Amino acid sequence: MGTQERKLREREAREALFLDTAERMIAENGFMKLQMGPLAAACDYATGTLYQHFQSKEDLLLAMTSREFEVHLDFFRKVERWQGGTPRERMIAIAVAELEFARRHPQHMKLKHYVLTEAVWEQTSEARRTEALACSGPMSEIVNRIVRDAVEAGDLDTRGLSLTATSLGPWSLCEGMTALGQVQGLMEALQIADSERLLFRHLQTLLNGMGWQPLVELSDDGETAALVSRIRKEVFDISRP
Amino acid sequence: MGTQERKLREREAREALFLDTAERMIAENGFMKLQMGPLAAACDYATGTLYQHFQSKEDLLLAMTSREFEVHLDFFRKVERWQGGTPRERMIAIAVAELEFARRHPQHMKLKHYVLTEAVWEQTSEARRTEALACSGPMSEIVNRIVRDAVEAGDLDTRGLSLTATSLGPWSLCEGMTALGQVQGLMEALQIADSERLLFRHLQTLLNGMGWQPLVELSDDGETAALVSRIRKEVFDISRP
DNA sequence: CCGAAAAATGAATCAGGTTCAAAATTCGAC
DNA sequence: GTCGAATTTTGAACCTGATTCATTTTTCGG
Repeated sequence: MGTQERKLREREAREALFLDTAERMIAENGFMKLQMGPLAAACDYATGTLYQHFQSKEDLLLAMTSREFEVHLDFFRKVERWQGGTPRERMIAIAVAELEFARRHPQHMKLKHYVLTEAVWEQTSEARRTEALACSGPMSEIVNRIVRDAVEAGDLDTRGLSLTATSLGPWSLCEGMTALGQVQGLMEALQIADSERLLFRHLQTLLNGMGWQPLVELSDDGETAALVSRIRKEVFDISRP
Repeated sequence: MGTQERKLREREAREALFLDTAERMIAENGFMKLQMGPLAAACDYATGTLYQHFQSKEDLLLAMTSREFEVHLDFFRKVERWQGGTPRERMIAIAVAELEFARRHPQHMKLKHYVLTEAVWEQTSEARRTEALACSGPMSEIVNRIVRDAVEAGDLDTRGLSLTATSLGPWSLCEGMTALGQVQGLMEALQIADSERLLFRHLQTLLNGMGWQPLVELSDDGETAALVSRIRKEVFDISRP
């Protein structure tokens, strides 16, 4: 019986239509302006139909972030494909990937930040939450492989920590710095001019602290800056100042 | 003319009443359940009066977080008063203060997280935003003094970074880890059992990377765990496992 | 082709933040 | 004391926008 399958396919296609359209509307007006009625109308469906797919508006927003994750993951995969550096350099490249993703998809960073708020999170369906959390798996696998490569190359000793626990350090640092950077006006108030450069500096510091070889001389930001710009060019095909 | 002053005083008293009451209502039902009408009613004022103080609900929420900051700051001051450790240990104590604050005021951590969302932030008044950002000043001064003490004691060389830029590393790490920890289910998904212990581990790693003396042996979490529990007892008057 | 079951519809409902015209109060002047 | 302009308070009405659900339409096996 192909009927069931067809229905399922149609349902998925429609869900994709909703999400594609929402994507476009968000790109135009920001996610705060997204409205359920107009979204449904823009897809030539009734509002109620939208609610056959998404338990609530928050649920839809979470679905959006889970979906964007594929794009985000691609940034990580580019790092994985890149073989032009040491494991340590590839770890730095992961951070560059984060920044690059944030630069190219600012709306999505904001949306993600918003959705991870408990207030929003708890308005979503169990199923979507599970789906969203599952995203962390492939991401951390890529990072874990980098850590493992370093260990196998003898560059790093995790000293009892699992691969994931090890990579959670750099991840948190990156996450925290970008979160603080998102707060409008905070860096200015702290008189921090270049938070991006500072992130890499602290990242290198952390990796040094782990004893991740080859150690980097911290007094000289230039070396790291050069590395970052090399990564931008070789991995993300961009030349920026 | 004392009339003006009295009015001003009464106005401030009323604002405090609103915030106190909101505080209580949030403690009871969480901030998502807070409603403007019922809040005004609970204070025996009309809804409109509430709007003489707060531009919007988001503005009120931001005011709440700015206010709680005094409590938060007190946690930092306790660390400052504590003279039972090296500068490095006091830096760790700052992280303990963060965790302790989060443990005792979970609603406020969630509220803060929510308010710092761009979507919410932009609904607030310029004045409140300025006030909120001003909070970061006294906090970072306390941390800066710890860093400076370390430098003066010859324990640390910031290698060209300002005090604030230096402390932004540990701060980001702490912020990032707690932010990730807030996401329900993420740590479970990553099979991280004890994210708190991990935070301290990475923090020590970062400080080691900075060359902050005396260096700590990372293989042995026990030493750090003992320190943390000593800080909890001496600074925050708690004994926990 | 029938009728039961499933799906779609969109107007009505509901929630709750915000406004604003009317009522009440304050305050200085006489 | 009291008058009236200015200020403040009031709270019902308004408005936006998410969500629901009674009704209509479509689907599909027999």
